[in-house]
Amino acid sequence: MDDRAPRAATGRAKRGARVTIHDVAKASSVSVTTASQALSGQGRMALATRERVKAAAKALSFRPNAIARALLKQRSFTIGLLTNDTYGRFTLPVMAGISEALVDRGVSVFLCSVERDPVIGQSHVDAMLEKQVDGIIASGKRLDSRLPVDLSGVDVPVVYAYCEGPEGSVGFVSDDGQGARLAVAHLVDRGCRRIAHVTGPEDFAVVHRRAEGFAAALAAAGLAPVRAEPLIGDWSEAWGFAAAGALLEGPAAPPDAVFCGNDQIARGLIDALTLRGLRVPQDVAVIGFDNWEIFAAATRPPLTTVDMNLKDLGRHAGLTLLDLVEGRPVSPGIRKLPCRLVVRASSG
Amino acid sequence: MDDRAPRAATGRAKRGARVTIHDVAKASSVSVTTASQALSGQGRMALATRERVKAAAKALSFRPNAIARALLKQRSFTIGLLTNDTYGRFTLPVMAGISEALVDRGVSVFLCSVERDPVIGQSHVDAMLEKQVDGIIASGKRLDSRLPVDLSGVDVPVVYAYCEGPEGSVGFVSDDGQGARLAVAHLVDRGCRRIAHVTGPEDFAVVHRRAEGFAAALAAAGLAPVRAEPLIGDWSEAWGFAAAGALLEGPAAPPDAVFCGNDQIARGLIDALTLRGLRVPQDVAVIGFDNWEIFAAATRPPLTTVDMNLKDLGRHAGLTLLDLVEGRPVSPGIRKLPCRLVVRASSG
DNA sequence: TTCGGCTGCGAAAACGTTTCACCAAACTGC
DNA sequence: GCAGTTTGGTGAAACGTTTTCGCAGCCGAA
Repeated sequence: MDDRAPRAATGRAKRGARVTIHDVAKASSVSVTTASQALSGQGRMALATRERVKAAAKALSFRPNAIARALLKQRSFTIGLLTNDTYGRFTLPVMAGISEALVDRGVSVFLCSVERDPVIGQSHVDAMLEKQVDGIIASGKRLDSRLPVDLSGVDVPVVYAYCEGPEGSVGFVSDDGQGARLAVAHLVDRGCRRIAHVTGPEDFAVVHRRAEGFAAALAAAGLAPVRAEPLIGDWSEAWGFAAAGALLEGPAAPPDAVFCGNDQIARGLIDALTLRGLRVPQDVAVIGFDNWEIFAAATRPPLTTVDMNLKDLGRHAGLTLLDLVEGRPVSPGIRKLPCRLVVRASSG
Repeated sequence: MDDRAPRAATGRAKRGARVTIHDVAKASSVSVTTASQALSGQGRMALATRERVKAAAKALSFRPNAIARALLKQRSFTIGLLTNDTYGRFTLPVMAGISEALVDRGVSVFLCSVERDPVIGQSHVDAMLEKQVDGIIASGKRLDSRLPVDLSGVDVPVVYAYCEGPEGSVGFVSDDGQGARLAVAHLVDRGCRRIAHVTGPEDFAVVHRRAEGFAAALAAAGLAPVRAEPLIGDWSEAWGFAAAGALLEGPAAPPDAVFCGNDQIARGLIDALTLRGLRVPQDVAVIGFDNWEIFAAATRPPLTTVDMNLKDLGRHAGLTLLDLVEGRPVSPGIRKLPCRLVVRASSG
């Protein structure tokens, strides 16, 4: 069929005169009831009739009005994604996962950035609720912080993704402990025996989770950490750079591997090691955390790192929200999703 | 008023029984007409009546159903944002600007990532149109590439933001030439006379725009470039690092300033200069492009760089789309929005 | 007293879809 | 030939708003 025919048909009246199911019904000489059923596969009718309606719909390039359907069905096939992660480091993969999981079920996503402002946040939530979202996903940049909005009173389902929710809520987080164990096990496999841990600020929950996983994996391998405590700093390259000095300059023997709390720290550490004439990974193997490609792939050598599978996390959050929306039973609680190790050259 | 009263009222029936304007009308013993007009400030009625209705609405925590309104008014107060910038480097600031400009006008934004796949893209566009978006903003990661979807046939207004649109469309891009001139003028002001330009691949339009701006600003200052042509490479730190060698090892005198095509190149260049014992900015001043905070603030010294004001660009795109939606005249064409220079330590 | 204008409010239509209830005709078995 | 069933289809209500129109009742003026 000529692709331009429908165009012409659409433009039959003044701009903005959308083609409705009434037009389709008229064009195929049936009632709107029959037209609706023909297109949705419901109802009983002669096959010929159904085909005729479908052909007419196609010829008119009929697009069902989701707004009208939503009004009737009390279901908008729309969800809201709230985030305080302005920079998008964590939210975007989550968003991509949600979108990917829901697009073929006809669900669209409102994205709202709430920053730190409860007033802005509340106005976004109000707008979502007025637009009759079927559910809300709250997503953050820290596992252990809450969004500046109160979602306890809303009458649609809420799922939390990579952020903290209230007691009894449904949430998804990465299993940072497992990620850390993965990293350490990999280093041990590679023959490393003196492994250090350089990480971020103590007030981040992930710092403790990763440190616990680090300690557990060492213990499981029968090894003692090269330092009694992880080296605590901030999440920056500068700290990684400085930490190298602290690790090498003590009286103790230097480590043969370092597990870093994030990729930036690993980057700084590798720079410092290289500057001191140490080879990565031959002298010291290094593993990061986050798999932030722009860093992990740009370090020299490319960085082995733990990927939190945030896209997967988003997918799970989306599908679970759909379960809640459609009334399927979902038990409350926080689900930890496994991380995966991305092996590159920095670990040998 | 006790905050819990409305809650109880809302929950008067089974879960999900939303409170409608009929409930408000009944509670204040008026017709729905009067209730609607009382709340919207329209119509004529006794002040007492209006106040009574408003009080009832508040007590019931009435939230007007935007879906119903949209169906009637043929206006959903919803727009779609299409992007192929999976990583979010450019889209997120644009998105933030759009959202910021439109939230207080009651407009919400559907975000759709179309990657490179025309099929996915088309399905997202279809979903948006079915949901009756008032307009679409197409946004990309390159000024000179198009989204993998054809928006020429859609019957809602389209605005392009940081991506290329078809002839006669409305678009917003950053004025990279002006940004480059800003950078060079700043260097000249600081006393630099031998200025080089290290930039990205030639098939990017921005490479040429920035190079033109660079050349124009040098000419305006009566200077010749330290190299006849910009140094072309890729957008990586590694290239910046390598470019330092190329700049310093020629027979010509070394530059006293380098204007880089992006922040990553600048980062690599600074690292290489430092390694060679040159001081930034005393020996060589360096300016980047993009103001990607994670890089610009982490270089040592912190990087002076050109910010494309993408948030502003988003704001303009959003407001212009609103103009189109509401029928105000908008002349077609590409509007260039000015960049701004963010001065940090790397330029003196 | 009648007429016009103003005030305060309500009835009903409209937006586009889905679905329940129903109906006429044709067909079936006996 | 007739009761019962199947086939193929339609009418109308419903979702929650907004808006146009109209209708009483009242007031002031002629």
